[in-house]
Order: sequence, then structure tokens, then C-alpha cells
Amino acid sequence: MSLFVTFNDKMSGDFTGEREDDMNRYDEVLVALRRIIRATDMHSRQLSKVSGLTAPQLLILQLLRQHGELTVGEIAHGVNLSQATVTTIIDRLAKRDLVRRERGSSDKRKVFVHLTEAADAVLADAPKPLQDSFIQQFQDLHDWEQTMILSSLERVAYMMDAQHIDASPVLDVGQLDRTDQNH
Amino acid sequence: MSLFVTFNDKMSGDFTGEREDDMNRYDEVLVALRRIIRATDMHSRQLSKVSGLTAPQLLILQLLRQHGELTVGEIAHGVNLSQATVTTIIDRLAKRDLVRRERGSSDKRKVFVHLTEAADAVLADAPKPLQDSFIQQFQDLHDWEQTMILSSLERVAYMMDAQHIDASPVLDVGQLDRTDQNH
DNA sequence: CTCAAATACTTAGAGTTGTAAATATATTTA
DNA sequence: TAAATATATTTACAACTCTAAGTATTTGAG
Repeated sequence: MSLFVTFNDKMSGDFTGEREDDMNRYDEVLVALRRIIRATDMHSRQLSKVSGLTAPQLLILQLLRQHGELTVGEIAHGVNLSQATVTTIIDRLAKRDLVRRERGSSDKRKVFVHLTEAADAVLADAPKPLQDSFIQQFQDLHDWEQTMILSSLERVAYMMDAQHIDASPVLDVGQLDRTDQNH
Repeated sequence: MSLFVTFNDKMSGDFTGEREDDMNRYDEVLVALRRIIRATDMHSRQLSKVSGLTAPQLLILQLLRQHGELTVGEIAHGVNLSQATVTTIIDRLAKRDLVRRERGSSDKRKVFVHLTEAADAVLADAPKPLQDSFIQQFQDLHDWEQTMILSSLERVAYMMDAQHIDASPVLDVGQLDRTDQNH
């Protein structure tokens, strides 16, 4: 417990630190999430100022560098964005000649995207899609702390992704104690 | 460990599950964060379809209900958004007559925002700003798990918020073991 | 083979979001 | 008090993001 007190201390100047006593645990989760989301957003803009690339743009470029050539759909899946979103981002990247589109020859519905030489140059000295300071601090944590944090994040992601509840009534074995809301 | 295996199992169909072996721990953090951010966004849109209110709109309304009357700046601070963002959201809420603006009388720079009667009605049967399914699952966790997750989230938020590094060399006492990056 | 359904992508439209610049008001300094 | 500085909001702008609808192409059923 005392391990984390420091962090709460740091927040006590905040508005949210006024301790609404009607705050549930999950409300605090929400607050933390909003802080994270905002920090992510702000970092993306910071990135954009420094390197000319926003976080999603950078992510997509890096994914392409890893895989060489991907369809729009594959990219969308790879970076966890909708296809429509990827299309618009690719538009911007293409306009700056960092990627090029190529209609599939066998299947003409597909659109393959690949990097240009210009992109390689840009990517060479592009910053990380996460705050350096974050990486720094994260790396300095004990291994078990990193594991714990990562597990927690994955767990939150999983719980927020309601899919697994209504989508697959097949493999629910771990949900038995919760499911009796229905009868 | 085995506690979380289930979650990793569920992800194994994913593109990202292909185990890029050059993936760092923090890259996985990034992936988890993107999943969370996306889930949050999608829930917001879901909310909007069901209740006519997006998550930030709902958050602002709830904050106002708690506090009665707040300035734009206070709201921004309270929900962790920039003032400009709050302004545009208030615009939309005002257009739908859910809030009203009132220029401060003593300090005319300030703009006070308060709910209308219409808002009370809307808020009465508005859903939560977090997925019900998430809340459900979260509540069902053991207390220590909730604590761990919340701590982890707060810790991530804290680490992402680079402020505390360059902004306040004053109150760094808990950062000693990390700060030696400098010398 | 033909038509319906599925797949892949793009377009349209709207909300969220931040930064920077513009406005208006208040406070402080000379 | 006048000018400089600080504070509070808004406006302008650009990017991201989704869903839904539209287009093109492929696949499958009959």
C-alpha cells in the first residue's frame, strides 16, 4: 500500500483531489484514464511539433517499416484504429510523400501501402511514440512492477472491450460468478 | 500469473499477438493504452447514441450537478480538458439548453456555467460514463485487484505527465532513485 | 452464368481535442 | 493614473476518430 502513496500525494493539489466522498473506486479509475488519455494526446501534439509526425502517423509508419507492405485493413488492425481513420491518416502521409498506395493486382479491392525513401529518412531520427520520460521511468521500475502495470492495463483494456461478453457466449468460463445477473 | 493468462489468451487472435520479437515491454504498454483509448472512444459514441450525450458532455454535466455552478476554467480542471475544449463542449450543451452561461458580475472575465432544469431530467436516466460491463467486472474483482489496477493507472498517468520532471525540481523527494540519469 | 452477399476501401458528417492567437477584463507597477 | 502584465474565455485551425453510407470488386449459391 505505502508503495503508491507517493503518487496520491502528488495529486493532492488537484481539483479532483478534493475527495468527493461520493466517488467510487471506478470513478477514480475514470479520472486516471482521462489523465492518461490527455497525456497521450498532448504527447502526440508535442511529437508533431518536434518531428512533424503525430503519434498515429508515427505508429503507422513504424508498422509499415516492420512489415514492408500492408493493406489498409491490415494497418487498421495493427494499430487498433478503424479503417476509415487509417484512410484519412494515409491520405495525409501520402500527401507528404511518406507512403504510397498501390491498388492490388490480383484483388483490386485491396490497397497496399508502402513507405517511400523519404519515410526512411524521417523515421531514422523520429522520436518514440511514447514519452521518453515515460519510457525512462518505466524502465527504471522493478521487473515485477512493470509486469503488474502491464497486466493491469491489459486487464482494463480487456474489461472495457465489452465484445467478449455479448459476442462470445461460447468461451465464458471465467464469467460464471458474474453472469447470474440474468436470472 | 495464471490469473491473467486468460486475458492474453483472448488476445491471441490479434494482429498484435503475432509476437514481434523486437517488442519492448513499453511497446506492449502502448498497445494496451491504444486499446483502452479506443474502447473509451467507442463507448463515448455508444453513449451518444443511447442517451444523446457523449462521455465528456456527460462528465461535465455531472461535475456541474455536484458543484452547482462552475467557471469554464474550473470545469476544464475538473474533467482534465483544456479550456478551449470545454468551451466547445459547453457550446453544444448550451445549444441544447442543458446548461446556461452567466458572465461573472464581480469579475467579468469569468463565465459561470450552470445546469438547466432540462439537464436534471436528462441526467436522471443517463448512463454511466464508463461501460456498465466494465463497472460490473471491476466491482467483481477482489479488493486488492482493484487497488492494484487503480494504482497502476495512476502510476502510468503520473509517469506520462512529464510536468513533474522539468516543472517542479522543488518537491522531488520520491524521485531520487530515478533522477541520477542526470549525472 | 447471374445475382446476392461479402469484402475492401473511401467519403461524408459530427464530436473531441489541443495549441496559438485574439478579446476582454483585472491587477500591478512606475 | 497609464502602461505593462496577468488572467479568463473564445476563436481559428488542424488532426484524430468513429459510424454510416457509398463504390468497387470478389465470391458463392442457384
